[in-house]
Amino acid sequence: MDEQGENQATIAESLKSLGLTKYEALVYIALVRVAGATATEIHELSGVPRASVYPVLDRLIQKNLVSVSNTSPKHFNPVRPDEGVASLMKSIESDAVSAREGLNRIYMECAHFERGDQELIWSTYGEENIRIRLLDLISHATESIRIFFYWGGLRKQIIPVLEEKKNSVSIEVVTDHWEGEIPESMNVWIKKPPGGHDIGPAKSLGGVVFLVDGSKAMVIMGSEEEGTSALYSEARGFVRFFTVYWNFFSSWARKKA
Amino acid sequence: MDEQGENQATIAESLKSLGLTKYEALVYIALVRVAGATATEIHELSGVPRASVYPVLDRLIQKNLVSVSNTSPKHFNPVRPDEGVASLMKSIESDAVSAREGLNRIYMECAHFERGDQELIWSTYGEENIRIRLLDLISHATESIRIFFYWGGLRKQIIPVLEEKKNSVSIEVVTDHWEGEIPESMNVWIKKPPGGHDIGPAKSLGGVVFLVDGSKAMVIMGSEEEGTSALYSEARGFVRFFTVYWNFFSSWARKKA
DNA sequence: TAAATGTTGTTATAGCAAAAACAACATGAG
DNA sequence: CTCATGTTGTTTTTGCTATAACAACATTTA
Repeated sequence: MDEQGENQATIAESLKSLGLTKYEALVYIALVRVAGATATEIHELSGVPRASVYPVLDRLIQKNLVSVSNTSPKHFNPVRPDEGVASLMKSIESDAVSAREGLNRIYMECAHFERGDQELIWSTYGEENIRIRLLDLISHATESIRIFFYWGGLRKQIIPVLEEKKNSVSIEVVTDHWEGEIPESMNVWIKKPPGGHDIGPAKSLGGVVFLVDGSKAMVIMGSEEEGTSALYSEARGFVRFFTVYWNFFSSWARKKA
Repeated sequence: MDEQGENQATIAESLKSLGLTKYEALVYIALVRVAGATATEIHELSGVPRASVYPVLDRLIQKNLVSVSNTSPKHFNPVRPDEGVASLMKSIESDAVSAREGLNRIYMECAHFERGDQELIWSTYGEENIRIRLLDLISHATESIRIFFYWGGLRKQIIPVLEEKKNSVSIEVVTDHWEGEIPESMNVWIKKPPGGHDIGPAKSLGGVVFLVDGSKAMVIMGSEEEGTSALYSEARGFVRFFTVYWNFFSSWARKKA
């Protein structure tokens, strides 16, 4: 019952993000456990107050997750889980499509007044969020990708994306090590950083700099306390600064290769 | 602004079922309209109280839908809509998967104590819900599908599914008309009901009976007032009743073909 | 310069609606 | 009758919504 309960709570959470309330989730789970239960049994199994079970079941019936018997007392039956989840997902997906279309229409129409936004520097927080933005950035590169990469965190996620782009854009990487074979059409310089020097030990986020198409720069910086954060900009000065940074370390890496 | 507002409300609704609150949706939409806006501009564009804009933006940043500039005042930038929606969907989908897996595990484990559930008759309400259940029912048929079908409502949806099954299970249909060609491996008898008789005019839901594998029956019955509802059962008596019903009409249809 | 004004970001708090929890009553089968 | 069922109505809680007030800072004006 402990592992069960644990598991059950997880499922309930997942169901909640599919649009069910806590009670709806609990009742549905209880019904999956013993199909054909009565309201009272559901109440006992799920811990949901007996009187609340009825309106909750009504909602579940509306959502086509439960059906009722004609007997008295009524018995309730869950739709098979995969069917039920699929049914919920279907309606969410259709909302996703309509949201995406609507938003894209607006996004295209407004066509970005270019109000100097490209002079700003944008922040992103959280490793997961940064990963998404970064992958998006490099997967939209049209000319060149230059990477200065002294951090293990995202290595695995980035390499496959680079592989995809390696024939269409020029790729140059400076890093401390590389697992597997280096693709021919990529220029990779492997160079351990000078120990205990500026860059610091490799385990810390020494530095991660992405320069894309010579016009966009993304820099990842993490501090143990505040978590990882990243800066992104298309601002002239910002890009130039990190281009110089890149040039310096890139020649350093080439020299003593 | 009217059509805009209309559209915007629709998008907001869609975004809400992706897990955003009303304000989160409004703020995000406003940001898509003018990227790089300040908090105050967002407030003006979205109608969200200025003080509420800040916590809402925080949540959106967490969800990786928005990034911030380092300037003062801060400027905010939306993630591109398709990316943002995709990001939301990804997390929902992963929840869907974990819910489905968890529920299926429970569903399989409990293996249906066969506590006489199969003797019960289950109700389903609403045309959409019935359609889903019905398609599921026939798509899981293993031996035979026998259909008595005097109603236009679901015809279009059902025929394609029958097409798929026509080689693996025996299909017999009695209905009042059939659009397109009748597949060879299906037995279809077309027979107009006797006008003004028991069955009533074809426009009403004269009768829809599905018999699957000789052991499951689903009957659709609609009344103008209460909407459409359906009964499903694997109960002996229920199935036998509608098997007799089927036999009668099927021979009637064959006779004067 | 100094006071007045306006803006930004933050905090506190009241309002509100949906859901959760409880209590009371009506019904109906055994 | 009696117990469990089913229904109804009310209260509490919760999370979002909404408003007001405030300090910090920048901008304007005397």
